[in-house]
Amino acid sequence: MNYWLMKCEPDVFSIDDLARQKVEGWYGIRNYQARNMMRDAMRIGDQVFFYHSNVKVPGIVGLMEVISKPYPDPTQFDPDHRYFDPKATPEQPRWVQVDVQYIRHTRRLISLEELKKDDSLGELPLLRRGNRLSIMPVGKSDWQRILELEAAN
DNA sequence: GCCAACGTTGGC
DNA sequence: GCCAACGTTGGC
Repeated sequence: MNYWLMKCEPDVFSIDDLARQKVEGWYGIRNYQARNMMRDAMRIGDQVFFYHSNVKVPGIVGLMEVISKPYPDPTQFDPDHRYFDPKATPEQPRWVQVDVQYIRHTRRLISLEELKKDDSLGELPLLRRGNRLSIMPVGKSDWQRILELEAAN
């Protein structure tokens, strides 16, 4: 099983929205690196941290699980959608998405600042300089460490 | 709202 | 295929 962190701006879609819906197709990924990870490495059952970005206190707010294989992101075919990609066709789709299911909120916000302060998380891609990917892998030991942080306060 | 750090685009 | 210009992300 793999572990991931996926970012979303809560103004667009928040952990509360996911809790209400239970399941959401994670559409709108338009970065090749993020797509390739989703397409090539994500598996049903993988565990994911839900991360709120572009807010006053960014950080991890919940847990979710991948419940589908990657499949074509329908918004790439919709000319009226902001994620429309004129170069994508149903025959040759360019972008994929997966479905994720709500597991739970974290007990509290685990802020980016707190993650940065933890010495053992130095290799976490989220904390590497200039990493703006919206989907990032999380090592198993980092995953466990972050859950310890959650419980510690 | 600023701006660093990217990724993408397109002219050549 | 290079690279300057441009757009975007996202923390601050």
